[in-house]
Amino acid sequence: MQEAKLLHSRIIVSGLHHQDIYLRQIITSLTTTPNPSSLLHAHRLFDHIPHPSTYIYNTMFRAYASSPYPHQALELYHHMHVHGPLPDNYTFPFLLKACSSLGDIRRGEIVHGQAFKHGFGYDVFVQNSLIILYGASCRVKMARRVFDEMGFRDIASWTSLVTCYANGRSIESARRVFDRMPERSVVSYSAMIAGYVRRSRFKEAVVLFRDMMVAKMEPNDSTIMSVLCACANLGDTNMGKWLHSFLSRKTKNQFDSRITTALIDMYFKCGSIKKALKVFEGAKEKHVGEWTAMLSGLAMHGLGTQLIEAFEEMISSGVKPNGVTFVALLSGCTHSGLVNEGMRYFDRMTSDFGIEPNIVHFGCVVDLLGRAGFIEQAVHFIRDMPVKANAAIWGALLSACRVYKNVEVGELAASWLINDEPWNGALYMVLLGLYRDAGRWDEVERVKEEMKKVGCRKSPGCSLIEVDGICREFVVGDKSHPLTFEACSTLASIISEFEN
DNA sequence: CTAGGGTTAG
Repeated sequence: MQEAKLLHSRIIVSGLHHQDIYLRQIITSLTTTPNPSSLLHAHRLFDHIPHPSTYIYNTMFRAYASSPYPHQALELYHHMHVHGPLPDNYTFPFLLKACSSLGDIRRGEIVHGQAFKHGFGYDVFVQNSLIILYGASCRVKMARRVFDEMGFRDIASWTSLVTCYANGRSIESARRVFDRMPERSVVSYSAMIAGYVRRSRFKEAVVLFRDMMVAKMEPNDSTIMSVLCACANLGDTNMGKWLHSFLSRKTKNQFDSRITTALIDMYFKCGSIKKALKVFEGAKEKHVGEWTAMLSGLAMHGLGTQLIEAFEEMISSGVKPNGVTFVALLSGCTHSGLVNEGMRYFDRMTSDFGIEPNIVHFGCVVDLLGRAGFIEQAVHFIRDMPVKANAAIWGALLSACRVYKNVEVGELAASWLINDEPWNGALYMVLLGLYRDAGRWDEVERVKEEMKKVGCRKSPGCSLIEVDGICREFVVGDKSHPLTFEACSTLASIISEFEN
């Protein structure tokens, strides 16, 4: 910022001669730092320029398009349209990107019309941006039409189409497009892998990543982040460790903040608490993301006391928590039975940290109270919430009712849930269990018939584990493994040890 | 100076 101010004064001193050179530097430096205040500063500078060049306009468009205020890009274009220089081929991709982030197809089409008027309607970059625009608003057919009508397509055109399908209904269609690509870049692979991860198709993501390595493509941070997420969900420690050492080889243990976050999460989800802690300790800077991954990891391992200690350490080190941090903190308190602590943190969330709780936080509190058996308090809490309860909240309440055999409240929660999500098979199973445990056999039959009538089924629960480098997948009631009997008897003895 | 990919929660 100091440097920017210095440059600003040099512009004033040197007159308008070199305005473009200096302004390009200053505005670029201000707009590439992801900071809303520097963007504001850049705009203030921009306002002082008597006749900004198209280039300078474009720099502002680019900055706004990928900022939290894409609308500003369109406002500024309006100003350019009235007072400014003519737009060039760089202008419209930025503006279309702004429309994509807004999800505003109508304005995007107006911008496209403008592009035509200035002779850039058939520009590849413009058309690629159009594909992304339609894709971002789930208009896959329109995106396809633009793609089909293009006279010339580059890798980005194909990749954009892959992204459209991957975000849309069919990941298989995305893969078909991907397979038909004349050539693929790292980004093409990353887009497809990210698509698999978003649809929870983690195995396919890892398989494609292996293909990518065979094709001698160098993965970048974005690729690795997606694959780390897949490893975390698969419990694929081997691949996770391999990615970790790959990163170390490349950057000597100084990772990008988001990579560090993803690594911590991966190790926790794969059960390596020690390695997760080591990555965390080794991070040169600990932002809110690293801390939150740390806290949620401690939460998922039931380490409530350490979680609270870590949270307090985070606060005293001057890092500000965000909404996600509190989800980790609250859910950690829930799983360690720390009801009072959890409730106190929920109160402090607004009073001490100025974070407005959202529906997810309310859900955490319902879960916190419910799992501890405070069903009535949970009901009161739901009634007093400033927002309408959603399926997650009724689900948490229903589960608690099943555990504590509260049929009355359970029925209430279930009726709301059935209203919201009639296709949700899991909810019928919980309700069924509630009636069964309460010995209400006539009701059990009624629920079963209701399930048949609605035609919903609960897909059997499944999980997987990696042992000695071999990944095993199993479903509820699975007896196919030769050591099933031994495993069950060992488990039974562990459980009886807990109970005694 | 343009387009394409991305983490932490339940």
